[in-house]
Amino acid sequence: METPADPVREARLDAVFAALADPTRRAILAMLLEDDMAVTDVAAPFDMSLPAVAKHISVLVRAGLIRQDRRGRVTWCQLDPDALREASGWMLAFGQIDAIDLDGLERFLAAELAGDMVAEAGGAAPGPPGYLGKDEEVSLP
Amino acid sequence: METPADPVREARLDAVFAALADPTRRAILAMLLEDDMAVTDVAAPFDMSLPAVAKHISVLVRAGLIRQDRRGRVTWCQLDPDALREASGWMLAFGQIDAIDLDGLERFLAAELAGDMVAEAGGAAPGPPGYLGKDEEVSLP
DNA sequence: GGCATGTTCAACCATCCGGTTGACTGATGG
DNA sequence: CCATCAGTCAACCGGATGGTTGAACATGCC
Repeated sequence: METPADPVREARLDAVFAALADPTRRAILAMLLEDDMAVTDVAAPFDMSLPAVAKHISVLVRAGLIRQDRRGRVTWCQLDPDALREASGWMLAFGQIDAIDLDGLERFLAAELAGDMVAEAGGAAPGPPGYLGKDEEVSLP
Repeated sequence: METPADPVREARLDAVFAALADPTRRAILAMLLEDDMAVTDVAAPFDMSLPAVAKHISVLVRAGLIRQDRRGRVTWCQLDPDALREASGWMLAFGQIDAIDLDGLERFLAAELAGDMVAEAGGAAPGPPGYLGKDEEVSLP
Protein backbone atom coordinates (compact mmCIF):
# COMPACT_ATOMS: atom_id res chain seq x y z
CA MET A 1 0.00 0.00 0.00
CA GLU A 2 2.99 2.13 0.31
CA THR A 3 3.37 2.11 -3.44
CA PRO A 4 0.67 3.89 -5.38
CA ALA A 5 2.08 2.16 -8.48
CA ASP A 6 1.07 4.91 -10.87
CA PRO A 7 2.49 3.75 -14.18
CA VAL A 8 1.88 7.03 -15.97
CA ARG A 9 3.76 9.01 -13.42
CA GLU A 10 6.49 6.39 -13.34
CA ALA A 11 6.91 6.63 -17.10
CA ARG A 12 7.07 10.41 -16.91
CA LEU A 13 9.74 10.23 -14.25
CA ASP A 14 11.63 7.72 -16.36
CA ALA A 15 11.59 10.09 -19.30
CA VAL A 16 12.55 13.16 -17.30
CA PHE A 17 15.43 11.57 -15.43
CA ALA A 18 16.71 9.82 -18.53
CA ALA A 19 16.59 13.11 -20.38
CA LEU A 20 18.57 14.80 -17.63
CA ALA A 21 21.20 12.07 -17.58
CA ASP A 22 23.21 13.63 -20.38
CA PRO A 23 25.45 16.68 -20.15
CA THR A 24 24.56 17.84 -23.65
CA ARG A 25 20.88 17.89 -22.84
CA ARG A 26 21.47 19.64 -19.52
CA ALA A 27 23.52 22.22 -21.37
CA ILE A 28 20.68 22.70 -23.82
CA LEU A 29 18.30 23.28 -20.95
CA ALA A 30 20.72 25.77 -19.46
CA MET A 31 20.87 27.63 -22.75
CA LEU A 32 17.10 27.70 -23.05
CA LEU A 33 16.90 28.93 -19.50
CA GLU A 34 18.22 32.25 -20.72
CA ASP A 35 16.25 32.59 -23.89
CA ASP A 36 14.20 30.74 -26.47
CA MET A 37 16.31 29.54 -29.36
CA ALA A 38 16.00 28.00 -32.79
CA VAL A 39 17.22 24.45 -33.28
CA THR A 40 20.20 25.51 -35.37
CA ASP A 41 21.26 28.07 -32.79
CA VAL A 42 20.94 25.48 -30.05
CA ALA A 43 23.17 23.16 -32.01
CA ALA A 44 25.78 25.79 -32.82
CA PRO A 45 28.01 25.57 -29.72
CA PHE A 46 28.16 21.79 -29.71
CA ASP A 47 30.82 19.75 -31.40
CA MET A 48 28.45 17.35 -33.06
CA SER A 49 26.22 17.17 -36.06
CA LEU A 50 22.90 18.94 -36.26
CA PRO A 51 20.84 15.74 -36.35
CA ALA A 52 22.52 14.63 -33.15
CA VAL A 53 21.47 17.80 -31.37
CA ALA A 54 18.03 17.58 -32.91
CA LYS A 55 17.73 14.11 -31.43
CA HIS A 56 18.68 15.46 -28.02
CA ILE A 57 16.07 18.15 -28.38
CA SER A 58 13.43 15.61 -29.33
CA VAL A 59 14.33 13.60 -26.23
CA LEU A 60 13.77 16.71 -24.15
CA VAL A 61 10.47 17.36 -25.93
CA ARG A 62 9.23 13.83 -25.33
CA ALA A 63 10.18 14.21 -21.68
CA GLY A 64 8.06 17.34 -21.55
CA LEU A 65 11.00 19.49 -20.59
CA ILE A 66 10.84 21.82 -23.57
CA ARG A 67 8.21 22.82 -26.09
CA GLN A 68 8.72 23.45 -29.77
CA ASP A 69 6.95 26.10 -31.78
CA ARG A 70 7.35 25.90 -35.52
CA ARG A 71 7.10 29.35 -37.04
CA GLY A 72 7.96 29.65 -40.66
CA ARG A 73 10.99 27.50 -41.29
CA VAL A 74 12.54 27.85 -37.90
CA THR A 75 11.28 25.86 -34.95
CA TRP A 76 11.71 27.64 -31.67
CA CYS A 77 12.60 25.76 -28.51
CA GLN A 78 11.26 26.95 -25.21
CA LEU A 79 11.82 25.65 -21.71
CA ASP A 80 8.84 24.03 -20.00
CA PRO A 81 9.66 23.56 -16.34
CA ASP A 82 6.47 21.76 -15.38
CA ALA A 83 7.74 18.24 -15.93
CA LEU A 84 10.93 19.13 -14.14
CA ARG A 85 8.96 20.35 -11.22
CA GLU A 86 7.29 16.99 -10.84
CA ALA A 87 10.61 15.18 -10.82
CA SER A 88 12.03 17.66 -8.38
CA GLY A 89 9.04 16.96 -6.17
CA TRP A 90 10.00 13.30 -6.21
CA MET A 91 13.47 14.19 -5.06
CA LEU A 92 12.14 16.48 -2.38
CA ALA A 93 10.22 13.54 -0.98
CA PHE A 94 13.58 11.97 -0.31
CA GLY A 95 14.94 15.17 1.02
CA GLN A 96 12.40 14.99 3.79
CA ILE A 97 14.61 12.68 5.77
CA ASP A 98 17.22 15.36 5.80
CA ALA A 99 16.70 18.83 4.50
CA ILE A 100 18.11 19.45 1.08
CA ASP A 101 20.17 22.27 2.46
CA LEU A 102 22.16 22.86 -0.64
CA ASP A 103 24.86 25.23 0.26
CA GLY A 104 24.07 28.83 -0.18
CA LEU A 105 20.78 28.48 -1.93
CA GLU A 106 18.79 28.34 1.23
CA ARG A 107 20.57 31.31 2.67
CA PHE A 108 20.11 33.08 -0.62
CA LEU A 109 16.41 32.49 -0.45
CA ALA A 110 16.37 33.52 3.17
CA ALA A 111 18.06 36.73 2.25
CA GLU A 112 15.68 37.41 -0.56
CA LEU A 113 12.68 36.59 1.54
CA ALA A 114 13.96 38.65 4.41
CA GLY A 115 13.95 41.72 2.26
CA ASP A 116 10.60 40.90 0.85
CA MET A 117 8.75 39.12 3.64
CA VAL A 118 6.73 36.72 1.66
CA ALA A 119 3.85 35.26 3.59
CA GLU A 120 5.59 32.00 4.01
CA ALA A 121 3.89 31.38 7.29
CA GLY A 122 0.63 30.76 5.53
CA GLY A 123 2.27 28.97 2.68
CA ALA A 124 4.13 26.59 4.93
CA ALA A 125 2.99 23.21 3.79
CA PRO A 126 1.94 21.16 6.78
CA GLY A 127 2.56 17.86 5.04
CA PRO A 128 6.25 17.74 4.14
CA PRO A 129 8.10 17.77 7.39
CA GLY A 130 10.47 20.61 7.26
CA TYR A 131 12.12 21.17 4.01
CA LEU A 132 12.00 24.83 3.26
CA GLY A 133 9.70 27.43 4.58
CA LYS A 134 10.13 26.31 8.10
CA ASP A 135 11.27 28.87 10.57
CA GLU A 136 14.85 28.13 9.87
CA GLU A 137 17.45 30.22 11.48
CA VAL A 138 17.83 33.12 9.16
CA SER A 139 21.28 34.45 9.62
CA LEU A 140 20.58 37.45 7.52
CA PRO A 141 19.18 40.77 8.63
CA MET B 1 26.83 31.66 -18.86
CA GLU B 2 28.96 31.24 -15.84
CA THR B 3 29.07 27.49 -16.26
CA PRO B 4 32.41 26.40 -14.89
CA ALA B 5 32.20 23.25 -17.00
CA ASP B 6 33.17 21.06 -14.08
CA PRO B 7 33.60 17.62 -15.61
CA VAL B 8 33.57 15.84 -12.27
CA ARG B 9 30.28 17.35 -11.25
CA GLU B 10 28.89 16.70 -14.70
CA ALA B 11 29.82 13.03 -14.47
CA ARG B 12 28.26 12.80 -11.03
CA LEU B 13 25.05 14.33 -12.32
CA ASP B 14 25.13 11.91 -15.24
CA ALA B 15 25.39 8.97 -12.90
CA VAL B 16 22.73 10.19 -10.49
CA PHE B 17 20.12 11.05 -13.10
CA ALA B 18 20.80 7.86 -15.05
CA ALA B 19 20.41 5.89 -11.84
CA LEU B 20 17.10 7.59 -11.14
CA ALA B 21 15.80 6.92 -14.64
CA ASP B 22 14.56 3.46 -13.76
CA PRO B 23 11.45 2.60 -11.76
CA THR B 24 13.09 -0.43 -10.17
CA ARG B 25 15.94 1.67 -8.84
CA ARG B 26 13.59 4.37 -7.61
CA ALA B 27 11.59 1.70 -5.83
CA ILE B 28 14.77 0.41 -4.23
CA LEU B 29 15.54 3.89 -3.01
CA ALA B 30 12.03 4.22 -1.65
CA MET B 31 12.45 0.96 0.23
CA LEU B 32 15.77 2.02 1.68
CA LEU B 33 14.17 5.29 2.69
CA GLU B 34 12.32 3.39 5.39
CA ASP B 35 15.07 1.15 6.59
CA ASP B 36 18.43 -0.36 5.75
CA MET B 37 18.10 -3.72 4.05
CA ALA B 38 20.14 -6.68 2.93
CA VAL B 39 20.55 -7.30 -0.79
CA THR B 40 18.36 -10.38 -0.75
CA ASP B 41 15.60 -8.56 1.08
CA VAL B 42 15.83 -5.70 -1.37
CA ALA B 43 15.45 -8.14 -4.23
CA ALA B 44 12.55 -10.05 -2.68
CA PRO B 45 9.59 -7.95 -3.89
CA PHE B 46 10.81 -7.68 -7.47
CA ASP B 47 9.86 -10.04 -10.22
CA MET B 48 13.35 -10.55 -11.49
CA SER B 49 16.42 -12.54 -10.65
CA LEU B 50 18.67 -11.67 -7.77
CA PRO B 51 21.66 -10.77 -9.96
CA ALA B 52 19.49 -8.31 -11.83
CA VAL B 53 18.58 -6.52 -8.63
CA ALA B 54 22.18 -6.68 -7.49
CA LYS B 55 23.16 -4.93 -10.69
CA HIS B 56 20.60 -2.21 -10.02
CA ILE B 57 22.02 -1.81 -6.55
CA SER B 58 25.53 -1.52 -7.91
CA VAL B 59 24.33 1.20 -10.27
CA LEU B 60 22.96 3.08 -7.29
CA VAL B 61 26.20 2.56 -5.41
CA ARG B 62 28.29 3.86 -8.29
CA ALA B 63 26.01 6.87 -8.47
CA GLY B 64 26.69 7.51 -4.80
CA LEU B 65 23.04 7.17 -3.90
CA ILE B 66 23.45 4.26 -1.51
CA ARG B 67 26.27 2.78 0.50
CA GLN B 68 26.95 -0.88 1.10
CA ASP B 69 28.27 -2.30 4.33
CA ARG B 70 29.27 -5.93 4.26
CA ARG B 71 28.84 -7.46 7.67
CA GLY B 72 29.35 -11.14 7.84
CA ARG B 73 27.85 -12.66 4.77
CA VAL B 74 25.08 -10.16 4.30
CA THR B 75 25.76 -6.78 2.73
CA TRP B 76 23.56 -4.03 4.04
CA CYS B 77 22.32 -1.28 1.79
CA GLN B 78 21.86 2.18 3.20
CA LEU B 79 20.57 5.35 1.60
CA ASP B 80 23.15 8.08 1.08
CA PRO B 81 21.33 11.32 0.30
CA ASP B 82 24.39 13.41 -0.45
CA ALA B 83 24.54 12.73 -4.17
CA LEU B 84 20.80 13.14 -4.41
CA ARG B 85 21.09 16.46 -2.73
CA GLU B 86 23.43 17.74 -5.39
CA ALA B 87 21.16 16.62 -8.19
CA SER B 88 18.10 18.02 -6.50
CA GLY B 89 19.89 21.30 -6.20
CA TRP B 90 20.42 21.27 -9.92
CA MET B 91 16.73 20.63 -10.48
CA LEU B 92 15.64 23.26 -8.04
CA ALA B 93 17.56 25.78 -10.04
CA PHE B 94 15.54 24.89 -13.12
CA GLY B 95 12.19 23.87 -11.79
CA GLN B 96 11.44 26.57 -9.34
CA ILE B 97 13.75 29.45 -9.95
CA ASP B 98 13.69 31.62 -12.99
CA ALA B 99 16.61 32.60 -15.07
CA ILE B 100 17.08 35.89 -13.33
CA ASP B 101 17.28 34.15 -10.04
CA LEU B 102 20.18 32.06 -11.17
CA ASP B 103 22.11 35.19 -11.90
CA GLY B 104 21.07 36.52 -8.56
CA LEU B 105 22.20 33.35 -6.89
CA GLU B 106 25.55 33.60 -8.58
CA ARG B 107 26.00 37.15 -7.47
CA PHE B 108 24.94 36.25 -3.98
CA LEU B 109 27.34 33.36 -3.73
CA ALA B 110 30.12 35.44 -5.18
CA ALA B 111 29.40 38.17 -2.70
CA GLU B 112 29.31 35.74 0.16
CA LEU B 113 32.54 34.11 -0.86
CA ALA B 114 34.06 37.53 -0.94
CA GLY B 115 32.88 37.96 2.61
CA ASP B 116 31.08 40.98 1.44
CA MET B 117 27.37 40.74 1.97
CA VAL B 118 26.74 43.95 0.15
CA ALA B 119 23.68 44.14 -1.98
CA GLU B 120 24.60 45.08 -5.47
CA ALA B 121 24.26 48.83 -5.55
CA GLY B 122 21.56 49.97 -7.90
CA GLY B 123 21.63 46.60 -9.47
CA ALA B 124 17.99 46.18 -8.60
CA ALA B 125 18.20 42.73 -7.17
CA PRO B 126 15.74 40.64 -9.09
CA GLY B 127 13.51 39.40 -6.40
CA PRO B 128 12.48 35.84 -6.94
CA PRO B 129 9.06 36.20 -8.52
CA GLY B 130 7.09 33.75 -6.52
CA TYR B 131 9.66 31.18 -5.62
CA LEU B 132 7.83 29.76 -2.68
CA GLY B 133 4.67 31.13 -4.12
CA LYS B 134 4.46 28.06 -6.27
CA ASP B 135 1.96 25.71 -4.77
CA GLU B 136 4.53 23.07 -4.27
CA GLU B 137 2.73 20.01 -3.08
CA VAL B 138 5.32 17.45 -2.27
CA SER B 139 3.82 14.01 -2.25
CA LEU B 140 5.36 10.72 -1.45
CA PRO B 141 6.47 8.70 -4.43
C1' DG C 1 33.76 -31.52 7.69
C1' DG C 2 29.64 -30.66 5.37
C1' DC C 3 25.84 -28.15 4.02
C1' DA C 4 22.77 -24.24 3.53
C1' DT C 5 22.69 -19.18 2.88
C1' DG C 6 23.96 -14.66 0.86
C1' DT C 7 26.15 -12.54 -2.83
C1' DT C 8 28.92 -12.01 -6.67
C1' DC C 9 30.95 -13.38 -11.25
C1' DA C 10 30.92 -14.61 -16.14
C1' DA C 11 28.85 -15.41 -20.41
C1' DC C 12 25.38 -14.42 -23.26
C1' DC C 13 21.35 -12.12 -25.47
C1' DA C 14 18.11 -8.40 -27.00
C1' DT C 15 17.42 -3.81 -26.97
C1' DC C 16 18.34 1.01 -26.54
C1' DC C 17 21.36 5.10 -26.99
C1' DG C 18 24.40 8.49 -28.98
C1' DG C 19 26.56 9.52 -32.87
C1' DT C 20 27.47 9.60 -37.95
C1' DT C 21 26.30 10.41 -43.02
C1' DG C 22 23.31 11.22 -46.98
C1' DA C 23 19.02 12.12 -48.85
C1' DC C 24 14.93 14.56 -48.27
C1' DT C 25 11.01 18.15 -47.35
C1' DG C 26 9.64 22.98 -46.93
C1' DA C 27 9.82 27.80 -46.37
C1' DT C 28 12.59 32.33 -47.94
C1' DG C 29 14.13 35.28 -51.02
C1' DG C 30 16.82 37.23 -55.12
C1' DC D 1 12.52 29.62 -60.99
C1' DC D 2 16.16 28.27 -58.55
C1' DA D 3 19.28 28.44 -54.89
C1' DT D 4 19.60 28.41 -50.02
C1' DC D 5 18.51 27.90 -45.36
C1' DA D 6 16.21 25.15 -41.43
C1' DG D 7 15.20 20.92 -40.02
C1' DT D 8 13.78 16.10 -40.29
C1' DC D 9 14.15 11.21 -41.80
C1' DA D 10 16.39 6.79 -42.54
C1' DA D 11 19.90 3.65 -42.34
C1' DC D 12 23.78 2.30 -40.05
C1' DC D 13 27.44 1.52 -36.34
C1' DG D 14 29.69 0.78 -31.72
C1' DG D 15 28.91 0.62 -27.11
C1' DA D 16 26.13 0.75 -22.99
C1' DT D 17 21.95 -1.38 -20.43
C1' DG D 18 18.80 -4.67 -18.54
C1' DG D 19 17.80 -9.07 -18.23
C1' DT D 20 18.77 -14.20 -18.07
C1' DT D 21 21.27 -18.57 -16.45
C1' DG D 22 24.80 -21.36 -14.17
C1' DA D 23 28.71 -21.52 -11.59
C1' DA D 24 31.73 -19.76 -7.95
C1' DC D 25 32.95 -17.69 -3.53
C1' DA D 26 32.28 -16.68 1.14
C1' DT D 27 30.36 -17.19 5.58
C1' DG D 28 27.42 -19.20 9.32
C1' DC D 29 25.66 -23.25 11.51
C1' DC D 30 25.14 -28.26 12.77
